[in-house]
Amino acid sequence: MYSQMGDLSSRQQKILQFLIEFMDDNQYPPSVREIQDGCDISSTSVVDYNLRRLEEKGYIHRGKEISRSISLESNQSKRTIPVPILGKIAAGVPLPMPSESDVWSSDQEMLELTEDQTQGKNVFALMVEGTSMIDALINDGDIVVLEPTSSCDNGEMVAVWLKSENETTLKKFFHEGEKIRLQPMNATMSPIYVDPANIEIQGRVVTAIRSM
Amino acid sequence: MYSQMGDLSSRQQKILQFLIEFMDDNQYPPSVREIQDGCDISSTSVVDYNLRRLEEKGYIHRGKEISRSISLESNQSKRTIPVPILGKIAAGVPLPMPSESDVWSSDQEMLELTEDQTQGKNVFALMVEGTSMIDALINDGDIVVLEPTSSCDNGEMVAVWLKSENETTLKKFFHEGEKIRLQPMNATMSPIYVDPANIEIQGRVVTAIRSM
DNA sequence: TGTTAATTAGAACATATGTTTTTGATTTGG
DNA sequence: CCAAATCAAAAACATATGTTCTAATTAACA
Repeated sequence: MYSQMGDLSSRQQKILQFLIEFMDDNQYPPSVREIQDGCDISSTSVVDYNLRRLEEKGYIHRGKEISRSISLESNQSKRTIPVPILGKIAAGVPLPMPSESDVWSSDQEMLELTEDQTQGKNVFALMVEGTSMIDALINDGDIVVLEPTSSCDNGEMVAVWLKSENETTLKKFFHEGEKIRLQPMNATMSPIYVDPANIEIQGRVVTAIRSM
Repeated sequence: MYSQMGDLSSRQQKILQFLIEFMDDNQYPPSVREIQDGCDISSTSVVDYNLRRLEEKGYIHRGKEISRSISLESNQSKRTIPVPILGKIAAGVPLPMPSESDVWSSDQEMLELTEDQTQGKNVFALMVEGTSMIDALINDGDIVVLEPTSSCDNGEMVAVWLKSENETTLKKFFHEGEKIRLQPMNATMSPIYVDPANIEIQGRVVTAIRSM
């Protein structure tokens, strides 16, 4: 139990429980009479009475004269955004650029992210294969979330396609005179310097996630 | 726009837009007449007609004879769990164990995570300060999500309190005979061997998140 | 152009649903 | 033990709300 709920009668707890389950199953709140049935209560007035108590105590919110307008006060869960895992990223393999069809193929593996994590961008995700990104503190099995782009500013973490080496890597980007410096995340590693013509920026890294 | 919506009339688009906004503001779906007002439609029957079309085309779902039972088919956004960021983790500083009061102090910094990321556990989060976790592929500013525990199995990634060194670190845990091997995430780094009496497990790492 | 399908409009209907009232039981505090 | 507050029950009320019917209007199309 999250809160002590010592201030709720058993009937009120049962109603609260029912509310959570109902709104989880259906995508809309229950009516008074559905609560009545679901909690084996003999009268709608009893439901109304206990809903008022629940509202007084701050557990729910109700709209006056509006059907199915109960909302859980605690359950302000933010919206999540489905993010497609378009494929794998590994040294020697170029990033597949996301296409509309890819994004909406139904059997796409999906990741649910909050807006905090996508930063409102139209992102896609890649699973990292192998340990070649270790200098970017990205390990095998990690997931990187990218915003599609072909250009970027200094200091941004980007997925860079190194044409001559024929590999994609994650680095911090710095334009320095005629050259571009690609700096690993890991401060103990050395940067590499490349010719602008030799690289292609594939996406800006927005978030990296490692699940254990 | 995510999908082309070429199969939707402008009125249907407007209704869909209204549905999304309404359910974002309020925590419950709108009634037919609220859609009517919100979209400047002259008759409820027109609303009903277009809702049927929207349901045919798979954009929404409706319950028969049930008020406010519209749900967005695409918007199967999963529930998110508020996770408290209890503090910072850095070498030389022990982890503050989460207490009930901490978890529910209202001005707590919060992180919204999906159930995928919390794995259904009762977790808390810490912000990493400094680069001392670099061998665990954890950098300054990263966020680690931990499940409180005082014991763990072999191979699990845990936050370990090294009493003699007076520091907390993230390592993979292996019980080997009389000693305990703490293996960094980074394969290029060497493990350290410690006495079981010298350590205290503070939490199991569930997820690590790096925002750019 | 004419014919059909799609959409809009207005009104009325049936009922789902929040609310109130009254009465009685149960619990609580002194 | 009594009085007051709390809670439950049943019925009735008012209206919010989904639905239907018919007709008009517009769009699609051949």
